[in-house]
Amino acid sequence: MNLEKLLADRLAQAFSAVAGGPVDPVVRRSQHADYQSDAALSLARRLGRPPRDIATEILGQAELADLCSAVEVSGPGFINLTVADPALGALLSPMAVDARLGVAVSAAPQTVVVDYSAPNVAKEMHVGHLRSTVIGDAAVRLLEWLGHRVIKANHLGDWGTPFGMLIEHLLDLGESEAAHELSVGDLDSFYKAARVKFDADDAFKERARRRVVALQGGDELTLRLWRLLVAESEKYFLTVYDQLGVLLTEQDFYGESYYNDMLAPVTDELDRLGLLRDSGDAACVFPEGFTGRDGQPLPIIVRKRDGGYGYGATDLAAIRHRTRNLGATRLLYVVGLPQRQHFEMVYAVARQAGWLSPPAVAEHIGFGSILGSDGKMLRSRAGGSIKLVGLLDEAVTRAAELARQKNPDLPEAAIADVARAVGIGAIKYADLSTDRIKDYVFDWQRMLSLDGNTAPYLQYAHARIRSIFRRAGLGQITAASISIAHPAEHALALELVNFGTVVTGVEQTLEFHRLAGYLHTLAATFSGFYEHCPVLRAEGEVRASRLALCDLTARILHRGLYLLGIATPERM
RNA sequence: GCGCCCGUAGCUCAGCGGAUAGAGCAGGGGACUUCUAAUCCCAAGGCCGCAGGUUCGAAUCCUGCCGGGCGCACCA
Repeated sequence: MNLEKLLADRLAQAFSAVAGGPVDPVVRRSQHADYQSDAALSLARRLGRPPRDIATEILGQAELADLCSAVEVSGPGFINLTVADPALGALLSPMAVDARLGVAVSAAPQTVVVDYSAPNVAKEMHVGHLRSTVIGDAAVRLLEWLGHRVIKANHLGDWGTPFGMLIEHLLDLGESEAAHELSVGDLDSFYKAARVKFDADDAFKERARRRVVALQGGDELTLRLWRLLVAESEKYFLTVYDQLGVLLTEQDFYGESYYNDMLAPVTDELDRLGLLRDSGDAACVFPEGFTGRDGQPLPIIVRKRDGGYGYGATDLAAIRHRTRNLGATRLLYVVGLPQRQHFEMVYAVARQAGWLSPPAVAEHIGFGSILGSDGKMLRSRAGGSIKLVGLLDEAVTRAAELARQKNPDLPEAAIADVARAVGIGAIKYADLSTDRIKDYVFDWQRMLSLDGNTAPYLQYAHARIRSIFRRAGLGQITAASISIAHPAEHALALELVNFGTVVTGVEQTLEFHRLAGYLHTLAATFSGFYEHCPVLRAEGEVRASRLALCDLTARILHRGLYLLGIATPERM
């Protein structure tokens, strides 16, 4: 049971009695006390009474004695609440022995499809894929932990016109040579070589065109070569996912080709519904409210003039499949902000077609760009895109140097693990700790800093706690009687009881920076506690209680970072 | 032209209608015979892009500007 709701419920009763109707007591954390309620101010006009009077009456009626050690009316009519230490102890003690840390699984579990990562076959993964993969992974982890049925959908770019040239290039190289090149992860040069030939050589271009036709026509040889390309690329992507430490597996590849068989039925259905219109040579749907450069209605191109299907058709087929066949009620698209309009249009059409109707909803989980220190899109010195694996390798290398430098006692054998956790964690945390809608500046120094809102700072707080338990020769706490006395314990306790509220908030908004911010505040508050409250040198019940506080803090840090996809080393 | 997103401390970012706008970094001053100082504490730093409006109350909501980024028909 979370404290904020407990306080709100008690106040709500008093408010509704005083106001003669339901009132949201607007309870929130306060600088002037532990919590404050602001509802008396907004009620003043409605009741025609001074807000302080209302607040005073509320305090007279509300049953808060068991929860609060002090309540007062303050300023123009704020109600300030100081939470009683015994109440904190009573909330925390069961939490400390609960495997779920007091966070219940959802009472209304949904089937959620998370569409994310989506690299292109035979192309290198670059920084552009980082945010989608990291944010999508966090969404999957958090929603799964809350008991939802989560379907990971890696919408691989595995179909379309580029495959004509890629397959022809594969043939030129010879299958075994091509497979070798792809398997060592040299996708960039493979793709670029194909591209160069395509642009420079008309004969090659013509072969590529014919190959596309063969591919779409289901030619066996062509399909076999296409599968080879896809399989080698998938193998490579999986190594990147492994290095990144995300949950995506070979079972989560639902590339564009997966929907091929559904495109004709989807098109027919759109036609039957009267939504499909001929526009020149293409078959289009025009959702209302979208206009283009020329002021004319903007289409989703379902079937192109060459008879092939547009990507809009694939996106529509995917929605129909996900709601109709998979029974999904929440469709998440973790895709960059530039594609916002496209997805809004797709959703609009899907709603018109009846494939996306309540309770099912689709949400575009958009995100900004990663910028370099110059404030422009992050690029390599040569101006090209930066290989994701290169970035990850550098993170681990930098973290290893840091670990050696900062903790000379750390055995060399442990450094690799720590470097991986810290390096990869730093990159992910930098991504998840700021509002995802905004661009952010990629900065090694900052993300690997041991101070501030960074992964290493949180990991350090966790490692410190684990160190206490190592030193004490203790494992996990199995029984806890937490009693709060010291102000630093009080401050820590207030953060600890808040975990569930934060997690269920992020369940709705998928604003992971709020979870990150919470974890940072928790770690910082723990540091204060650590400075002021000896644990192992305390005695008896105080020692046991503080150990339980430490254990609970460590487990929330561990769980919270896990939900963000970040590892927590035992020592660092 | 239409649409979307962003403008908060020197820098990087929080702040989801409420009290004196908060962190971290950088710069200044302190704290290691003590559970990891990879830490902590103190001081300093702000016409919240600008102008109106709504409200008892606006960084937050609305409108209009200014500045930056992005999208707008057969690539995804």
